[in-house]
Amino acid sequence: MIKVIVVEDHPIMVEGLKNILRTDLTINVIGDYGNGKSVLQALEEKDHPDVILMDVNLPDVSGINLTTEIKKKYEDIKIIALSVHDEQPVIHSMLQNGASGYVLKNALGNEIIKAINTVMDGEEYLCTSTREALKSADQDLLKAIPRITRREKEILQLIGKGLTTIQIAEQLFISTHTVESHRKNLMEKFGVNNTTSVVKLAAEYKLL
Amino acid sequence: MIKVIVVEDHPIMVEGLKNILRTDLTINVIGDYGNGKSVLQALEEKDHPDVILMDVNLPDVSGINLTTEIKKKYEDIKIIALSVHDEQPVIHSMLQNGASGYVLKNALGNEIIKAINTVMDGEEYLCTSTREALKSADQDLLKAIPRITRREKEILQLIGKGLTTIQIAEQLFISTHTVESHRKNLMEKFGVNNTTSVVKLAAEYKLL
DNA sequence: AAGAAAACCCCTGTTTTCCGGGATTTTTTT
DNA sequence: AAAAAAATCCCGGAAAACAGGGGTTTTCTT
Repeated sequence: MIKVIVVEDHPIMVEGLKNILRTDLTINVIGDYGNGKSVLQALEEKDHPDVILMDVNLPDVSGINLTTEIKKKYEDIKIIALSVHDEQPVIHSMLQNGASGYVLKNALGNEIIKAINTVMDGEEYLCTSTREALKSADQDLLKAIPRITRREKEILQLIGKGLTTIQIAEQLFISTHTVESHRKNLMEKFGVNNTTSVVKLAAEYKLL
Repeated sequence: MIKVIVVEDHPIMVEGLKNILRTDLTINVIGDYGNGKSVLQALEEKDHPDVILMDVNLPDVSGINLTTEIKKKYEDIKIIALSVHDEQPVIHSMLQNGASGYVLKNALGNEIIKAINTVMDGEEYLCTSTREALKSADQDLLKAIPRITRREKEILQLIGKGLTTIQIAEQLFISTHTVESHRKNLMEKFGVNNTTSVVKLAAEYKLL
């Protein structure tokens, strides 16, 4: 019996998943949680699952961070990412941080079951569209999502709001030079050469 | 018997919705479609539903445009929007274009049933979080999503890629002045004063 | 306690965008 | 066929962002 827990904040989606998983008698959904905090708590207190089906976009933490954290503490739990995003950096970051599978939400139900069985066999599972997305970008150039600091994020948000460097400096009580440094660092981390692209990418990766 | 069709590109979600709607015996799901084109075709050929449950983000057309089109041809079909977005302009645009209800995807199953019954009674239904989102923005200032032209969209995408005005002009074989005009118009339509904000908003409203 | 990373600060010159006016020609839509 | 909307082009001055160097002080992490 494979014990599975579902981490997903859309009840309707949870309903659908459970329904699909019910058709496979070797799978047993032992719990579902709508945010990162409650899963972490459940893992401490309750029975461990074999597999976690995890939505990448949760209300409290990003699936990427949650995966890292869970894998650090419980390395034998397999994690399958469930996502609407087929951007390479998102996929790549999830896999790098310990996910064993990546399934897009537009996948058919049986893909999920296949994914669970595959990762239980110790292999990696990527759904068809994910594989497509990954192969189009050549191996070595695969970029992960840049890790940005608190401050950078803060500044990114203000830029997104349309504030200028001067306004940001005033609001945060720091010098305009500092703001420009952060701008520079952001551009470098994202590998682009103007803030507009940074904002676009950040929005894409849901960092805003 | 209320005839319902579901327009949603995530099979798992469809599964969940059907499952929930099955619990109400007065509701009958007569079909489901994964994109805009197939619904429009089905409406021409098949039996009309009373209510359409429609995802706002479809692979081919935006839910906003699809709603407009369906309402133009079949004004008595009630449309309930299903969405992950709680941005005011998105909600506002849907309602303005004829949707009778707006339910966020993190809603509980019974909210959907309530929504269907409410719109069948001729009233408008908004889920709790939607109402929250709307009331925080003051009535008169409610902005709809700007309607941008083909060319503007094209330019917006190039800006998002990080190209400068000169590069865009070269690529599209038009003068830099033209590009600047488009830039200006975009900023005006979105009500902001730099292109970065335009890109951010466009990303938010899924116009990119 | 060291070392690394983050956050902070500073400068100058160049490029690009923004703002404020215009105007003409194609397309669509009615 | 007329009217409206979109797309095109033009200018000059002001404001902001970018590029590319430099450096110090906190704050994590090991």
